[in-house]
Amino acid sequence: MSNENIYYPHVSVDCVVFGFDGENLKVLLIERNIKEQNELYNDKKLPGSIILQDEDLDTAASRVLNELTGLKNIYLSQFKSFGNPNRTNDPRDILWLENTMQLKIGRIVTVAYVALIKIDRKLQVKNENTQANWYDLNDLATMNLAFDHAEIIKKGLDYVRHNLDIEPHLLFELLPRKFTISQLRTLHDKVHQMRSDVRNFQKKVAQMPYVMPLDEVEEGVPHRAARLYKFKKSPLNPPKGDFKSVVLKKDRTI
Amino acid sequence: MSNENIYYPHVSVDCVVFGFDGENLKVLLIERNIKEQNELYNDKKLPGSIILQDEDLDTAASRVLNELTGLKNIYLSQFKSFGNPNRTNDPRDILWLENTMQLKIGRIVTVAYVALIKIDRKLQVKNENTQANWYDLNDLATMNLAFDHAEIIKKGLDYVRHNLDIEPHLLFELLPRKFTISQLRTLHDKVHQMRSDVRNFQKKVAQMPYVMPLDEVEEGVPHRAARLYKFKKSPLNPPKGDFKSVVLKKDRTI
DNA sequence: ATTTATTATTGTAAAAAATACACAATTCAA
DNA sequence: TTGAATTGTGTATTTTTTACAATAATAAAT
Repeated sequence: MSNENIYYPHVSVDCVVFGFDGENLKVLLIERNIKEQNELYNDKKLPGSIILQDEDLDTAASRVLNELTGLKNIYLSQFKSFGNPNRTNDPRDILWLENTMQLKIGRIVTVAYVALIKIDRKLQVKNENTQANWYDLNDLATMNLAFDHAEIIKKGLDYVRHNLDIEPHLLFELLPRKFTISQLRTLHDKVHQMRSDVRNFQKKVAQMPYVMPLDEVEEGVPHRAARLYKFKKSPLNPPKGDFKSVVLKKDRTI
Repeated sequence: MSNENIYYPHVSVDCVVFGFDGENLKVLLIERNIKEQNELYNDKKLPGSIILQDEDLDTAASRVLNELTGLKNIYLSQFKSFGNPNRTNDPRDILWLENTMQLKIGRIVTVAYVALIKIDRKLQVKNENTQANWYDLNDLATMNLAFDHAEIIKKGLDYVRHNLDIEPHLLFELLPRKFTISQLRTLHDKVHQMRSDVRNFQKKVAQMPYVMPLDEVEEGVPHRAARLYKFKKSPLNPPKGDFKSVVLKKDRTI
């Protein structure tokens, strides 16, 4: 193993942030503007950047997300790293990297994180390179995404889906503080790509100790108003355990 | 974001390879010998190394594992990256890196992979730095492991446990080609840290279309010989789907 | 040849969870 | 007051999970 073969890649973090508008799943993307032969070209990228010298990966992800969107205290989960040597080969991406980072970069290995947040959280715009917007997941196919960010988003969604089987309470990060069971059901069905039965879903919610009915109903709807619920995480009985034990409940005879 | 803050870490891959000896789970570790003030110091490390310039992460993991153990065609799953800036701070680790890599290294971000293999696979020893041995997971606490490799192994085991709920057939990678239900049960219980009921476990196995009974029994045991079974992956009905659909079976009304 | 020791193998009943299925209640707006 | 839209509710059936113990097979020991 000789020294000559060793290469110094850059390491970045990228954040796939999902939101839910009551209808569809959305992902948070940064507008990217590239001047190309006097034409202004716009595409989108995930919030992400190169890590700093003395920075842990998790710390870098939080910092970068905050720098680009103003978001703070976001629960980020690392889900996969992407290191295809060709992922930074697109001329537009190279151009953008040189302009933004003042950097000639041969290769970037990125560590991807995922987060679920309420879609009405305030997003700061600090400069022209930090304009973040929500985009419908269904529209991604028709959009131009930087690097391999389309693949990263897809993998991020897979990860969320997979992990909700174990930590279903993550779903509530996507809903407003007060929500109706319809909203919860729509979201649940969207994420799991299914159509659940209304009555059975109600039953399931009733069994969740961490979903509490409120003495309030929604307002301003042109029909019967639905009761509002809130999500309550109990410090003693973290919801995490509830489903996990169900999933794992196999022949358990001590 | 100025150029000065940007740092050039190295990127490595590490492989957590699990085996099963019929009794306990084992992990494959490389013997590491360090000369320290004329004393020879021995500890263990995961098979891993720095990635090459034009190499994908998955490719690097396969290459490194092969270079260090001779193993080929191993199904490796990336599970997590580790980038704590302090993970390469131990003087012994620094010394070893300088000796082995002829390299002064400030920081290494490592991408960790996990694999399950049959414990009787031949391991090549190419030189003094590629002596690999199986170590019982229960003994790790008392051993000296390089870098943050103890943590990586722990996270790797968590990943395996978690993923077996979705791809239970991975378990069979750990068993000999012909195995008894007892062996399968012992392994299952060890991985899931539980004690299953014999009869219910038999029932469960009977329902697995990919576990086929053979017209053979084990030999050389001082008691009634158990029937042998083999694992059969069907190309049309990949076992992957079997459990997944069960786990996900929620109110499904089209 | 009989006994002893050890492990393999098998079924059933009870409980829990998942599923399928339809109509009445509430509210707003016309 | 009627219609349109959406909320909210119960029960029977099926499937899955769980709990539980006696007999069969074999080798070794007497």
